[in-house]
Amino acid sequence: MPGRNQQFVLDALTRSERPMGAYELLELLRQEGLRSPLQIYRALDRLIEEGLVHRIESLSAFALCVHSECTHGRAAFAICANCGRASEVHDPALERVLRRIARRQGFRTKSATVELSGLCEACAHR
Amino acid sequence: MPGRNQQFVLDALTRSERPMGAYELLELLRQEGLRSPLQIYRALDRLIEEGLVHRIESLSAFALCVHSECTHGRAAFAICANCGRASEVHDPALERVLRRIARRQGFRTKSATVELSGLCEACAHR
DNA sequence: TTGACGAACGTGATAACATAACATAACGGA
DNA sequence: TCCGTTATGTTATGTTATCACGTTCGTCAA
Repeated sequence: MPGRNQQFVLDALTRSERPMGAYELLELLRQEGLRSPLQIYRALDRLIEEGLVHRIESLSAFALCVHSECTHGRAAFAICANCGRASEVHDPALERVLRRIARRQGFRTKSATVELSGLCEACAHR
Repeated sequence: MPGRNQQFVLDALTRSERPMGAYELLELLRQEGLRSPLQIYRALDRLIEEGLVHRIESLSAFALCVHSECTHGRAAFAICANCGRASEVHDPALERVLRRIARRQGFRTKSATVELSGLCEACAHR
């Protein structure tokens, strides 16, 4: 039982082709009666806890998780500076390298942020 | 010739054990006569361009680059949620994996953000 | 049914982070 | 000197996120 606002936010992100900011979501969901940032942030917090949504730090934005069972916190993103799309990547080799880096310095990782910024294939070829 | 404000900011970050926010820097540098956020942000922008400072996305904060020769944009950070320290890591294997991920989808990477959040060794052992 | 409780929700104010727009000063070369 | 460029300063504003408080609603047990 996702909660009404969570469902609104989830639907909006599902329809969007790119990550959305909290205030962008708010604008969109005013139609549904949402009025304050906090309503959005609370919904996002829960969706993130449930692993359904990722926060993209370098955009201060939020994206649907495309991998139903991602251990949340182990996804990488390639974010196009031109078209704004963020493609989510799960890569075992990356996870191994990150674990090794942490291990070497006795670091106990709780979550990881991996974000590549640049041009996606479509935008690079023009 | 670094510019006066850049030098102030650089000195402040050098003295700090952990990444500092822009407004935190501002508070500190009021003693030196700095008055507005923009003075801080401009100095930070230049220091980042020169590769002397990194922006830590997940903290909205800034840290001195400890590797004089970092190709800027290829550093990883392990950030302790308890003590706030951020240790900078340069790892060839990580760079290879990130290049491979980008290559696989034809992504042209301009910069990369890699931030581990968790507990550092000292803070984990208590 | 009632009431106690917790989870979700609503609202206004405010905090924290960042930039726009415009003006002024400092410097170096033609 | 004149010009262009770079660094600087200041006010106002834009953007992102949270606090504090109160209300609604469903569930469960007496």
